[in-house]
Amino acid sequence: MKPEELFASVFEPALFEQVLKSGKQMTLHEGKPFLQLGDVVRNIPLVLEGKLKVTRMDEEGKEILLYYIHPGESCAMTFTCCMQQFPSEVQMTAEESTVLLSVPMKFMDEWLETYPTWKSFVMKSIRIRFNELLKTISQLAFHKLDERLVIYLKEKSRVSNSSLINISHEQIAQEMATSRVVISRLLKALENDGKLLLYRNQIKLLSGF
DNA sequence: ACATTAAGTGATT
DNA sequence: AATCACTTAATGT
Repeated sequence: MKPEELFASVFEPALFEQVLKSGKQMTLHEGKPFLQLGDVVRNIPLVLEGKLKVTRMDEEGKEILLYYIHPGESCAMTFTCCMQQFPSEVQMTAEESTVLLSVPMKFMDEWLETYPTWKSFVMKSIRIRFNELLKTISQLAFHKLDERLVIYLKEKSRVSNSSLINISHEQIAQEMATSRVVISRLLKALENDGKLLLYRNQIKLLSGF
């Protein structure tokens, strides 16, 4: 998508111009990192197309999904940590082919003071992420894995606007920070319940879902 | 036909 | 719920 469609209405004209001037448009192909673990944050991404996956490592070096950054969004984590030049504890990679504007973070302070719309953009993305975080925590605290899987599948089907989900058990397991075997078993149980149908790399949600 | 990757399953902790 | 070890099924070359 063009930057105009996504940002022209949220940024004031002067800021929008600045964003275009200082942001470097780039395309990341699937699996390419934007920010690696330990990198000092120097740029913030404004996603135009595709999506960025934000993950962190747990103690044993396993990757755990934090959230996605969709077109029109930026990264709350980088806002909060980049101002103090700390090495990143998170990692961002392109989930699919992704187009973004990379804005040097040196403009952050200046824009925060100069442009009210920038400030509210930043605050809004932090607020949204924070709320999502609270939701996730309550999920972890109150729902069992099988319930979480159902929620996960509903969400996947909602965003893709289709009852057919293209994903492997392995991928699901990684995103939910569990093992493939467990996911396979839970899915099998759901299939036996007549809730869905399983294929290789594909899951078809049935009406009862 | 063979290799590789995804998915299914029993047994164990 | 996780891990291991193994099987079976689907897909790529």
